[in-house]
Amino acid sequence: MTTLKDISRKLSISVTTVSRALNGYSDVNEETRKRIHQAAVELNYRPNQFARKLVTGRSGLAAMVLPDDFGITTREIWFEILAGLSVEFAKHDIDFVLKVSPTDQIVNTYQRLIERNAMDGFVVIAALPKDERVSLLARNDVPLVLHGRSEQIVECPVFDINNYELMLQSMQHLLELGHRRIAFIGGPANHGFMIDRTRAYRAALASGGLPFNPDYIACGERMTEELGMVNSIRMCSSGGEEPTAFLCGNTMIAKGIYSAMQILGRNIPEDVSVVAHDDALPEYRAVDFRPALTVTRAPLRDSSRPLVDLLVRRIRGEPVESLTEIQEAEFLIRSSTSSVESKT
Amino acid sequence: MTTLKDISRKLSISVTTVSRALNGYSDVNEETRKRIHQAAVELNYRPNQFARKLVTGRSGLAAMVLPDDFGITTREIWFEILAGLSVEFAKHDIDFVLKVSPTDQIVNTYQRLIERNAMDGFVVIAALPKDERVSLLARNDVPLVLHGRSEQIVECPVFDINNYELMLQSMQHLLELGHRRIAFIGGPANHGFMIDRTRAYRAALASGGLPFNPDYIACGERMTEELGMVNSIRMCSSGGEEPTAFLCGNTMIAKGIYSAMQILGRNIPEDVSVVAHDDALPEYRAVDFRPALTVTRAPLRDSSRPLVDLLVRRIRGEPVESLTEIQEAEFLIRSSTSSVESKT
DNA sequence: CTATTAATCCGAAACGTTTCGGATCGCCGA
DNA sequence: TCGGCGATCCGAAACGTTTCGGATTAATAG
Repeated sequence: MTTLKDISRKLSISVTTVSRALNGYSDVNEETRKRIHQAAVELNYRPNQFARKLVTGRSGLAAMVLPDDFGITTREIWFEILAGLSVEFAKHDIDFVLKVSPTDQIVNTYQRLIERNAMDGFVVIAALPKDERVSLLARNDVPLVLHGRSEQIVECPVFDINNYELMLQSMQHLLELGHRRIAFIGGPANHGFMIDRTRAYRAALASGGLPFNPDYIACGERMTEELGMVNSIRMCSSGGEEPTAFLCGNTMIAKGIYSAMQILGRNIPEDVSVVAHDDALPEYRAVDFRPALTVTRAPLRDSSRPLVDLLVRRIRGEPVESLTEIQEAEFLIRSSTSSVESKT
Repeated sequence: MTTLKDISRKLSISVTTVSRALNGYSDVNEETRKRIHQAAVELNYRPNQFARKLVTGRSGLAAMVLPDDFGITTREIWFEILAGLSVEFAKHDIDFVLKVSPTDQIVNTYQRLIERNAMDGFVVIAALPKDERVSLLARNDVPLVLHGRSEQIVECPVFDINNYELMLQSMQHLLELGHRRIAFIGGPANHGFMIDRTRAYRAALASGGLPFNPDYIACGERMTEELGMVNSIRMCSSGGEEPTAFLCGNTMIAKGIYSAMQILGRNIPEDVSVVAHDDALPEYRAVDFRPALTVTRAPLRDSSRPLVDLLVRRIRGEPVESLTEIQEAEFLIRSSTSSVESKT
């Protein structure tokens, strides 16, 4: 392994100058800088991350810790997130370490990682309004970036999609089509995104002059096909007034509803309309649904870059106030929604 | 952050002795060792990984790099592997870093990682008989552990399940039930495990006095439901003699066959028997198939521990010859196989 | 009584980098 | 002539750990 000293020796230049040249300091002559760079590539020099860490305090490592029961979502989704983060961190020369921990040990795992002081930063997904992980990290002053806004007062960079707005859009679409009984099958009630969406749901109902019917809303810890299936069947067999439209927290739920409607012998969109939010997972392509699914679309893959960028900037010391990014979803009307009058 | 020096100061003992006490050397008095340990927990001491790495050359980091197109399998499976590895490495105080790389850049990614010299070792999944990744790592003398035997002559620890044996078992079962036309829908032909299984398949046929019919074997890059569906339908509609039994490389393929048979109006096991190999993914529980699926079972989760153990021992310098582990699969006869005479 | 040995302990160097606090030199303006 | 300044460079210390090569003491053997 070649070190600074090797370059220094070869060029008869001090280690200090070599270091400063390679790190782009201004107090080294352009001429010598060139020679140093050249020697560096010739000798195939790579800085030793650990020596560097020892003195700078930076490790070139960022981590994410996730529960071994996969929390709110599925393996595919986690993998999608992980893969995205890994490639984005790589662009910043940061290695991405993955920690899987028993769900009830998550906070301990964070605690140990913090004490060891080996990570430059963390990314935290699906923050709760009061999130112990976040407060622990913030308290210890270790950089983190949050996916999903959180209402607690904590200073950290945040990336999120505009959940309120996208829900409003879907609702407006359905209301314009004349729907009056709109059900919402979402995710875990205590999560930030679900709170935002529920708020928008109720606001839209109110603005349409419609009552809020608690029977029309279903939450669930895991946003799976099963959740969509079970709840849509329940809502459609309650004997009372059945919903004419379903709003889904994601496309998996929508898939469940499609199956349920088939079982019940209802047609989409003639009998019921379906709208979903689409994270754009390759496994559940909304455009391949039959009929093609109307969605608000915000690819999960697209969140990796802002997430990583924000964290890196935080690590570099940029003020937190400037580190918030909210992404708008795309609204794509396809064939799963139709006007309520067109009912046969 | 508390350091060795802090403990040293507090106890008026040299840094050397503190270090040696904590690392379990024999030349420190049992009495002082106790005092040191106690002080260490009192001060909440955690060794600085980077300082350690600087002098020992160990980093406490292990990595896996995987292709961004997921190679032979699906996200769920990758995630299952990743999660397992992460928790097992954690037990050895090793952080697990995940690298996702464009498929055509995999070797470059390894090259960079090797040059940077920041990883203690790598785990390599699904080795090919001649695997560039493996030879690159081996050539540079960086520890790795292989999942899946490889025929190239390379000295590295290997973990695998006994693919030859499990295939033999399945075949024997079907032969005993009187099946004579047995199809095999497997995975990518060039992979080690597939080579072993094909070898066993042919050996079993031969031992049963049956000819090898190339129409009865199907390979595919990705072992998905689709692969099972498409190929079983093809085999059952070729007009000629149709197979009376299917052997599947995994349970997803079996699922595809179940769907196909339903479409074709065949019953399992009356019309066709199905046996699969079961990696025991929570999403595809063989026992929940209708009818319950007969399998050779070897949970993927169970491979993490041996994999990590082997790598750690390799890193510690144990001789490679001792570092091979072959796991036998369990054979579970359920309801998807029946004697060929029972055909209606 | 002396030489040997075992049991404990420790000083100092080393790992590869960054950074603080100058040092050197030539040139300019007063 | 001299002080000062800008442009370049560098020595040495520091980061926290491990480890080499002894040093010290007391017990044991001869």
